[in-house]
Amino acid sequence: MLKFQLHNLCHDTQARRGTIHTRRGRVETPAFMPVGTQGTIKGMLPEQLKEIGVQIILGNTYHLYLRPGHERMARLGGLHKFMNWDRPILTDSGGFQVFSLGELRKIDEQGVRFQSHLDGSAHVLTPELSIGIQQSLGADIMMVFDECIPHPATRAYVAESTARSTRWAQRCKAARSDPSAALFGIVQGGMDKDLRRQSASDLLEIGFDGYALGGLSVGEPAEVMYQVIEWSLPLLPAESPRYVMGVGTPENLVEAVARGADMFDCVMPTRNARNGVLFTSFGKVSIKQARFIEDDMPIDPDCNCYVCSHYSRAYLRHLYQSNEILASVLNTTHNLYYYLHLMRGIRDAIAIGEYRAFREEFYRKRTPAGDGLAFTGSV
RNA sequence: GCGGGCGUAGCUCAGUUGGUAGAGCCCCGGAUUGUGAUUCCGGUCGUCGUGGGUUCGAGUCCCAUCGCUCGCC
Repeated sequence: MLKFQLHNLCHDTQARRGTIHTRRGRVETPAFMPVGTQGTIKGMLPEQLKEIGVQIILGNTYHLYLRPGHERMARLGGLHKFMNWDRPILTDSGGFQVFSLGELRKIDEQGVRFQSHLDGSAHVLTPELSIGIQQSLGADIMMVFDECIPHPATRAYVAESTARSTRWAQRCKAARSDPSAALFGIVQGGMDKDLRRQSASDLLEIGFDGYALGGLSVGEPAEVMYQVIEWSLPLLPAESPRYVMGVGTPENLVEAVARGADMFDCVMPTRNARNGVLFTSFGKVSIKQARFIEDDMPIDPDCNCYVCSHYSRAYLRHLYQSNEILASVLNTTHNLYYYLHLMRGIRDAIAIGEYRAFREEFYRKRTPAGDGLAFTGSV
């Protein structure tokens, strides 16, 4: 059960603005969904996320299944209650872990045999179990269990894997017992136009509440990723939300929106924050650099976030260098604000038919090296 | 005063039977795309306390000396 309402279409690009109505509320698109793998957006309180404008977050099937366990989670009242988050949650199916856990898994038609990265215990994740877990967690949007195909891969492997993911998608749909939870299909097909087309058309035939592009940002050049998005999104129904999984950098988001994407998720703003990399309107900045040691400016003078209105680069660098917990908190606060603000700007621009201008302005502000120095010459 | 231990990178320390020095941390830089991430990769840094001696060759052995430290008088 999910409704998607389209409000505006850009006349220069494929960009579009809409609203997804889930059983737990609305999501304005294009939307960015922060990743909260283990029942938390690391370092953030739910109130802070709402303050920043987060509408929907990600949870993860594989991780929550291993710990604390989906049945226990169900007994505790579901993931929303567990983590005190009352807005929509989208859960990844565990498909990405098929990719990221590499050596620790074996794939066959039935599903994927995982060796737990926590204690080495053996588990078999199947499409049916993945859906069962996602329903136990109480996900508002569930993803089909797929294989995120590595890159590069032979065409034969991509074809075989994609066909298998399609069969799994069918089993996922059959396994869904709670119709109030939405289910999205995931287009695979690697970097191959025909395989992407085949995947999309097979998924459409099965029929889902929304469609995602998977298997992107796995090491291919950005241009290749844009090409795949450009080929694939038009194959999907305009009246359904389109989700580009695991993407990406601010530039990636701006480009994918121009090609018709509605939803994104990525660990980049949160993980990079914890590693001292901050996103700004002029590019990304490594706060650990020595040049910030006495820099009293905010990270981004154009930013209105809590961090930029209260703290200096010198302080943030100090916290990072001192290994203070607050470094992660403040850096994540800023980066998420940047991403959410970017999406808000994108939606507003589409609403008034100015997406092309927005995109040009976005690039105009960036310095060539993606570095904030040029902007801080007066410091 | 006597006896023992220790002096090696900014810090904590490794350095096998003698072959002209390493690690972790710190510091500097980079990576990160459906989180196996307080992660990962790379880099700078040394009169091996000092002075002699033995040896082809000494951080490693010998002597002296300085400093720190522990124990006993």
